Amino acid sequence: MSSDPRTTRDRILDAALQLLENKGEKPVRMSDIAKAAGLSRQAVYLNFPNRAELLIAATRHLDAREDVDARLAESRAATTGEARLALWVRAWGDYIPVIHGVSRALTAMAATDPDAAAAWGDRMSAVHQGCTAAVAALARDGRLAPDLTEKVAADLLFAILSVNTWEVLRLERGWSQADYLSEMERLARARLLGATAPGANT
Amino acid sequence: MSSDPRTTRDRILDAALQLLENKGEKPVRMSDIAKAAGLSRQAVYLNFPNRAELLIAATRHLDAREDVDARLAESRAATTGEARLALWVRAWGDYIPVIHGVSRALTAMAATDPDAAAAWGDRMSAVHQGCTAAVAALARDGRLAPDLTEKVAADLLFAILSVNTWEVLRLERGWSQADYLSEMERLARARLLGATAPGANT
DNA sequence: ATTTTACTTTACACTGTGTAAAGTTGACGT
DNA sequence: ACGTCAACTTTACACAGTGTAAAGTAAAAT
Repeated sequence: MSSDPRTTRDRILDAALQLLENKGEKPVRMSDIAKAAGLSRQAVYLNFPNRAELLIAATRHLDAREDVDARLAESRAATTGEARLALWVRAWGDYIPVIHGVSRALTAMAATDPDAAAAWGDRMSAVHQGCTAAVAALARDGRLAPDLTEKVAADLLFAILSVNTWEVLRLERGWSQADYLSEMERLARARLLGATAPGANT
Repeated sequence: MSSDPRTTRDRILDAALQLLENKGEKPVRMSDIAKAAGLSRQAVYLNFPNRAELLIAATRHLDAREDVDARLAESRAATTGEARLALWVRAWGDYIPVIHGVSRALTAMAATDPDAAAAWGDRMSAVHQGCTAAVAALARDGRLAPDLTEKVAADLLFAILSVNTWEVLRLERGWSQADYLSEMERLARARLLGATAPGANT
């Protein structure tokens, strides 16, 4: 009992994440989380004011555990815009399966709970920034398709890389993660990259 | 009162659709629908066994009212694969705003109700068939990108044309419908079309 | 005139969230 | 050893929303 070094709060969050990740087709209830954490339902409410805040905390907990910042920052190391785009697509694309469970719960919650909506909005805003940065790197190299503004290109990349697109291709259409990644990269390149001009790069 | 030629069932469905369409951020309850239809909540349950069936019926009602089949069949008139792709993207892309409200309610319901999930799955299956047909027309013209199978191309097109992508670009990112349509067409063309070969078309 | 149809009204069971309050238990300080 | 404090448990209940049940009503159909 006392051999578990985690705080009660962390045990609750870990339990919640495990339930959300584990093929959980059925909605995860507060009592399910409590049971999985080996606590009474009330004990969960002693640690989190409500379900929305628990899910939000779970997302942050997961982000910390998986070091999302480090993962997403990887693409910044790229020297060319093209390489940066590829790394960005793969970094985020490989993180989607990790957050998929909590993402579903949080977006479902967002329909009724403004806090949940705001929390998910923050997440997505960070991803959009990553898209904007990748597009900016392309533009800096003069490799952005000439018929695209950076704004439109970033929005398109963001839409392509939505969790929903991952769900559709990976879960409904049965694609492998490897296929998903390479096809997303090809799709992004096909639309975002301009033709390689002979005398480009000023 | 008796001046309304619609059946009670239709009045309920119309009321439900209006509530779902009307910027309804808040979830639409059975009692809301009853009130909007000018009926008691019980009367709604006399016409539909449960909320899921009502939403499913509302979707079909809307499809009939808007003649979705005719809209989506329009693209079949195209002579070239390229034209067919363009018409298909626009036909479905212009239908998304129409079904958006009911779509949100139905997909939210799908998380807990298998019938709702199946009904939405049917819808999407029809859309996927449209994508498959458009891709097949491209392939017939020898215009499909050589690094794509018809299956992968159809899945990609289907993913691009998801309701979620429309929501992201149109509602979150603030795109106009015209921008959405033209950019989706450009995106699809950029990835799906092969280079125009001089001596193509056998 | 009575039956049927299409309702209304009232009431209640059920699920899941969230609140409230009293009771238990072990660790910790004095 | 004693009290107290924190971290729980247990029990109970309010509330919303769905769905069920049953009795009542009023107009239309037969």
